[in-house]
Parts: sequence; C-alpha cells; structure tokens
Amino acid sequence: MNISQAAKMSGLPTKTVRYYADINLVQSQGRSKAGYRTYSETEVRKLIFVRRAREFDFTIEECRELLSLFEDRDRSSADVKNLATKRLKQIEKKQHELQSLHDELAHLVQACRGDHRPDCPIIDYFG
Amino acid sequence: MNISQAAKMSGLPTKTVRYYADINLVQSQGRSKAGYRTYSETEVRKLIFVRRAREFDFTIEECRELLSLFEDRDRSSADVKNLATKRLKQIEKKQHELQSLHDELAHLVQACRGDHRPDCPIIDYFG
DNA sequence: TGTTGACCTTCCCGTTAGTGGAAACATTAA
DNA sequence: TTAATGTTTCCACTAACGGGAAGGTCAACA
Repeated sequence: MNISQAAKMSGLPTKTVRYYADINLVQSQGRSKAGYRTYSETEVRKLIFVRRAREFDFTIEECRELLSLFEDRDRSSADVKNLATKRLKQIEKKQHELQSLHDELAHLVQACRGDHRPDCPIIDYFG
Repeated sequence: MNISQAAKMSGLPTKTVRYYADINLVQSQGRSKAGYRTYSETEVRKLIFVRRAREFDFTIEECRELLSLFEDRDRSSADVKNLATKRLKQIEKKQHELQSLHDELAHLVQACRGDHRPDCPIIDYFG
C-alpha cells in the first residue's frame, strides 16, 4: 500500500509517517518503480506501536529502544519494564512539579480581587 | 552595569538576557561607547519578573502581555487575574492528562512480571 | 487521447525558548 | 605588553514535526 493508506491505518499524519522513515524509525517496506514508498501490515503495526508509545510521551529515542525490544523475539520483559518504569518516574516527577506550580498560582489568583483597581498580589509577587 | 551583572542579579543566564533583548522582551537601558549593553535596576526588575513568570510556564508571549500590565500603572487587577486564571486552567488540564497517562502506564508496569521471559503485557498492549 | 485532480517525491523554512560555539573587538590586571 | 576575561554578532542546533513549493505519477472520465 502507499503512504497515505499506511498513515490512515496507523492513525498518523502522512507527514509523520514520512518523517519516521526519514529518521530511520520505521522504514517503508520498499519503493515502487515510480519511487513511491510501499508499506505492508508489518510496518503499519510498527507505526501503531510508535503512535501508542508517543501518546505516553515516550520520546522518539525511547520509541526506538522500545521498538527494538518489540522486534526482538528474545527480549526479556525486564528490559521493557525498566524502560516503562523510568518513564513512570518521569511522569510522577512532572506531576509533583505541576502540583506546586498549581498551588502557588491558585493561591495568588485567590488572593487577587480582580477588580478595576491596579492593586494585584500576582503582579506584586512577580515584580 | 554590564550584561553579566544583570544576568547574575536576575538569576538568568547571560545568553538568555541577550536573547530577551533580541526578541524585544526586555531591552537593555542602552549601549556603552564600545557597544556593550547597559542595564539598570529597572531592567533587572523586569528580568526577574519574566524569570518568575517563566517558572510558572507562562510562554514568552504571555510574559510580554504580563509585562505590559506590569508596566502599566493603570491596569486593572482583573486583567492580570484573567491571564493567571487562564494559565491555571491550562495547568489543571495538563494535570488530568498526566494522571490518566500515569494510571494506564502504572497498570501496565504492575502487570509485567519483569523477568527474563519475553512475555510482556506492555509490549502486548503497544503492539 | 487528452486532461483533470488526487497522490507522491524531495527540499526548505518555520515553530519554542533558548544553548553552544566561533571570530572579532574591548576591558582589565599583572 | 601580554594574557585573561567580557562582550559583540552571527550561525547552527535542539524535538517532533507542519506548511508549502516545485515537480513527477497515476487513475478516471469525456
């Protein structure tokens, strides 16, 4: 199948599929006589795999690593679990950061009267 | 004072201070005869203001907006509160996203034995 | 057969918010 | 005088694509 068909089946934009081929993340099966990229279900499966991993905010490099585990019939599940656990820790760290951000800002917003007068604890805090 | 002094006082890297001048976010007070940027406490205050706002993940454009409110003695606190509230909503949205991400991934990690065998629900889920 | 329209290719530029480095000029201390 | 910083501009790079141009290909329809 052509690239747009593979894109549709994988749920990715065509541009992205081409990009993944360019950076050697998911290569096309081959090329047609005219130079069109051709895709089979194997590549589509990999594209879907990458899309799902990206939805979990795995970076492209992490996707590359996961993909090699995915393709390796002899990988151990421990390797995969390690990667996923690492990602989980990153997410939890980000959650904590976001939480303090939220609390501080919420406190400032709550303290601000929000009327026509220029007095504003938010500006005061910043400035 | 010179740029590195302003950088130190504002808590920003010199490169960033120069960048903010380039994009017209915080201009230097002027230039010395040799062409060095000069800074006064006024600019340092603005730099600190921007640094704090950036720590709250306000974008540069939002900083620009906030800065104009900051510089406008006649602004109403309502304008500032609106901006901050918008940002707060964004943060809360991001928190929800991160939460479902976390829960799904945690579930997968928990379900994975993580031993030497290749069976892995994480890979199964992705692939 | 011609041609229209949809699809494909490569290439380059833009995004965010800077960071890193190079070449050249300025200032300061020994 | 020389060496070590400090500063300038400019250019390239980051992540992960998206937009659009210029040109080649393919299928359908009159």
